[in-house]
Amino acid sequence: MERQILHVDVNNAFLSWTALDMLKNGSEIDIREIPAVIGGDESKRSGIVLAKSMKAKECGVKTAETIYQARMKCPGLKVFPSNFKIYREYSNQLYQLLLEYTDKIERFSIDECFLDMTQYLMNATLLQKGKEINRRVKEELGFTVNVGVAHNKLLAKMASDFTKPDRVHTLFEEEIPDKMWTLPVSELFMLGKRTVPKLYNMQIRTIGDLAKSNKKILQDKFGKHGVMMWEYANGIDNSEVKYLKEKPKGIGNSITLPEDITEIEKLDEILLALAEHVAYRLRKEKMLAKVVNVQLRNNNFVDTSHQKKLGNATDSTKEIFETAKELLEQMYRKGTPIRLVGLRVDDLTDEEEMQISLFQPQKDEKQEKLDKTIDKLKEKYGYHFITRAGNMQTEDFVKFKKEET
DNA sequence: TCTGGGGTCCTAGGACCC
DNA sequence: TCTGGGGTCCTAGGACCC
Repeated sequence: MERQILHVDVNNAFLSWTALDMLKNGSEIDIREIPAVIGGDESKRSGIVLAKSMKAKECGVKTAETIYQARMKCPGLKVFPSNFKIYREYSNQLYQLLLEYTDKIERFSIDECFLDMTQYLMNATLLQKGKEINRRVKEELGFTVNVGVAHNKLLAKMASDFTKPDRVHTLFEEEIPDKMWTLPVSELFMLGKRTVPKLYNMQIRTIGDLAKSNKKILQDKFGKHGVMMWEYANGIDNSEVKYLKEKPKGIGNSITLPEDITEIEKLDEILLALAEHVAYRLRKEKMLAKVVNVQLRNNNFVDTSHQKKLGNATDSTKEIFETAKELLEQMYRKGTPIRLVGLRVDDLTDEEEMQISLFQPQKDEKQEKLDKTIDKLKEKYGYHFITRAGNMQTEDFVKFKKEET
């Protein structure tokens, strides 16, 4: 049976939501109407564009470029900080509205949802539902969305990306040649900046070129990815709308340092702060990790990572930190200026599943109790309340947003 | 006064086992 | 005395997404 899929994509999400929040707090200006961006903090060396207004886009400002570059293109550009707490709220408002249409909703990111409408169309057409959602979000929530209307997720996503903002586009199978094959191959979902030049060398320039190219050759050259891109170019995608909440497969935090660090003792402090946060999130998910991974980025933007598989899965701050420290010592070449430090845990399992397994790992009960006590204090007073990084300098370096993603 | 932070999935090579 | 070969686990890195 043919599936009925919608993709809902908030236009300039972070910027629109910041605009609404500012207006709510008495702002005279609507930053959606001026050249403006949401961006990081240049003084903390995280100055990149996260979202842009239409006026900024007209200047040629692009997402993910530096604010410095954006200013060069667009003199007088206004820059505003992000606020993930309010973004989460607006995202939830959108989700609640969409739930009136179907409970089969996949939250693909904070500002994008896929809806499986197959069982929920009643007497309406899919396009009518898409238009209604587009209108209601604007009227009831105050921001605009693009809606893609199609029979699978890939085509719905491609459709919502056509012209913006505040539009509803269909991309049914018979429309593929006119609406999709004419586009440059770089527009295809999952084709990034590494693959596109390789396709150009093969004389593949449009999505249509890719669709008509030889699948076997793509497979030989790009492996699984090659098969996938050929199928996508032909509008083939059988993946389901994943509406059930999935457990995370890994949890990580990283930080770009305000200035490069060359002392391993300072790197240790950063790792401790990261371990605190990662382990805290892990315990909040009621999960245990078996792999610890440390990432370093040097002043030349070269990334290296080392990981270690543990004998027993853990959620202990101490154990994660000590493993991370060990990895750091292994990989850090003395004197290298470090720009970014990251810590992540992978190979996660449910705490519950571990408890029913036959072999219980040895637990450090004292440490466990300390972790739990600190977690409670954090829940109560916020993440910054306590840190075991005895040196206050660490706090100066490491500022975490309390509640993100 | 340049280049974030959070993820997922895949690949390739080495170790090790039978 | 011509050195196999398949399977799994582990690790490092790459590519892509928002």
